[in-house]
Amino acid sequence: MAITSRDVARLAGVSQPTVSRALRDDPRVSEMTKAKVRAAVDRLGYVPSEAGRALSSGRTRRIGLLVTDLENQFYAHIIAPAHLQLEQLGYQLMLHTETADNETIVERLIANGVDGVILATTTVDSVVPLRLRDRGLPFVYFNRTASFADADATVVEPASGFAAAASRAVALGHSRIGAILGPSNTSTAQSREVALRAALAANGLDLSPHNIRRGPFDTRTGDDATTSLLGQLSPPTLIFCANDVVSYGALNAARRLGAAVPGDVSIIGFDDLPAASWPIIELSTIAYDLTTMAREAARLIARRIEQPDAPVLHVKYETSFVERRTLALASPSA
Amino acid sequence: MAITSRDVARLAGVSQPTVSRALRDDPRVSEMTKAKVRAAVDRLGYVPSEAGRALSSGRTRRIGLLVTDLENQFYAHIIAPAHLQLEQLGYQLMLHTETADNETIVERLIANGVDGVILATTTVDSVVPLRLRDRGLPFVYFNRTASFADADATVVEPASGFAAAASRAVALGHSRIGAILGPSNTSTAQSREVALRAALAANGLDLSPHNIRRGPFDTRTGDDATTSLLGQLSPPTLIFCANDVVSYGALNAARRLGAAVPGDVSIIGFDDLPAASWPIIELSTIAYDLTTMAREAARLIARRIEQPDAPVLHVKYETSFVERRTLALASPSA
DNA sequence: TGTCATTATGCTTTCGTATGCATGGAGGGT
DNA sequence: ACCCTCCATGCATACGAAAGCATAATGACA
Repeated sequence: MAITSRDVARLAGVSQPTVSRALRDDPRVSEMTKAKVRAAVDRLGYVPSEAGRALSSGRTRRIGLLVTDLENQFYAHIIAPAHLQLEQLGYQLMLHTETADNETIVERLIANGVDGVILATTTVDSVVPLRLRDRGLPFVYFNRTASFADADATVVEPASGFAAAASRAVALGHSRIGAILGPSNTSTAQSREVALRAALAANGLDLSPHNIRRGPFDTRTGDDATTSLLGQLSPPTLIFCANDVVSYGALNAARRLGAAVPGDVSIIGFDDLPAASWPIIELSTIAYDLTTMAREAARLIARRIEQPDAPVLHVKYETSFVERRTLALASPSA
Repeated sequence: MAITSRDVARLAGVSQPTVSRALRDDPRVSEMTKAKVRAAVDRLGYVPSEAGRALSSGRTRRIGLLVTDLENQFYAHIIAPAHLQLEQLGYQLMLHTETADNETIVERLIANGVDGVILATTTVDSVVPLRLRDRGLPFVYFNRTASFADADATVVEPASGFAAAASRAVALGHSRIGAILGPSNTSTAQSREVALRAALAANGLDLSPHNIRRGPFDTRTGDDATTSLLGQLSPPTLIFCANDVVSYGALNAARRLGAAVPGDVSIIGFDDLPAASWPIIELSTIAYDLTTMAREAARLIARRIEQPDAPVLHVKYETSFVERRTLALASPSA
């Protein structure tokens, strides 16, 4: 019932292989024949079968993007640019969530015949990269890396952003600093914690254990942790959050508790998502070029597929500090 | 290099077709043979090739989800539940954006060999449904429908929500009502406008043309339209927004202009996205069960694929009004 | 012990495209 | 006029799984 390259061949008066070659612009096919084939394609409304092509060529031109939480705003801002960039490179994006256990995920990626994978939510101890390597399936790390790091990656360098933020914090009189950190088994949480501690130390500050909370990179973590932090006798006057989405939760908790931001407590995020600059939010945050980074991850995986032996690339994105409403003078009551 | 069902067959001492049947739990294969096959599968780490399966069976178990703007929060809240539900039904979700022209989209859907499509951003005059019908590719409408409506659909019934909202608005003394409506070529904008006008009329109110703005369902529309509405000599005291995402823009504009919400102007949204109930937003809005609706759309397309002649279903979702901070007494200065 | 039904399995072909190899035909050089 | 070269195209087959059909093995029954 579906139109095949044979139907096109019959109408164009050529053989099926010639149709195949003409459509992929093979130089061995004459211009005249190509024109005939294109005309036949148009008349029949022929569209090459992805399945046939995949089976024959061993390539699907599909890339898997592995994430955990699709509702999380952060991922929306990755998916959109990655999808667009891959489309421009002639690839299709397939979403995969880590609902099942890791072994199943890898099997599913293989089963769905992706040519490569973008890992956006790896934990440092994940076996996924190893399994992918065993299977010979190319992959790149996006944002997070695993301890097995012998692969292309796009990573954020948090040091400069935290350095700027910490020095502003000191200038504004903050001394009791709180932090809501991400899960310790993520490279992002680890590198941000290191960078934050270093930046604070460079400014004569430190992070007391009772002012530290940890949790997944979601709004609820920010909400719960802030509620807990502000419930202390002598609460922090400034809270660094694992990322912007966590900050939203922090802002929510503060509002619920009647704590003014930035009057009673200042909040600093990480990522500079579009909503961070909304007038109703105005979040101070550590910024980098997330969109470019997502596009770069797409480019890297395409490159790795097309040039399997290209040198491994770690593309780094520098951070800066964006000061907005949620950071102000430390509350005098402190 | 990849492991095929033939390799499994060889190891298990059976034929390739038997492997195929054993793995799909064909009752004609004995339990003992199935066990042998499964053992061989495990030892080799065999994963069936999607391409081979697709070519042979004519099915891909992939569903396309067609949206416009992946960054839009609204779609994140569709994608997540739809993805999950499809996974549970044994299907894979493929995102498609309407970047290219409509004809290209349909071709791409066919080329990528989806078994069915969920249309989430149809316009009433779109040719996509017609083309899909011509190609014999099953589809369902999600939220929006086109004028060619002979297909399964999940739709929102805005009447009850607007009725409740309008009566509360009157009780709170609002008389100058503004509206930021969606694009006139979407069924959702149309049905919401009808419902809003009817609800206002039932309460002795109406919508003056100078208090109406229109635009895409995004934050920027809300921002621009609100800036324009509030810039008038006698601005509305209450603005109904096309949806929550538009409302966020309205809140931003009000904040930027120094207009207090709800002191100077009240805002009502539509969708009740998770963020609407955040303490820092507290948006009054018209609510329905978006998550269930997305899952239902997934179920409908699976059903249509598996039972092509099943009766066409239009599943309707009732709305209610959720009153939060952004609605209050009409400003006395009015 | 022969026949038949039944069950389990194998054989063969198919799906649509891509590719290595064979071949036909045109053109140029001697 | 013949041979060689080169270009354009066709032929045959491969990719991996699924399904129709054929058949071997098993058991029941007369």
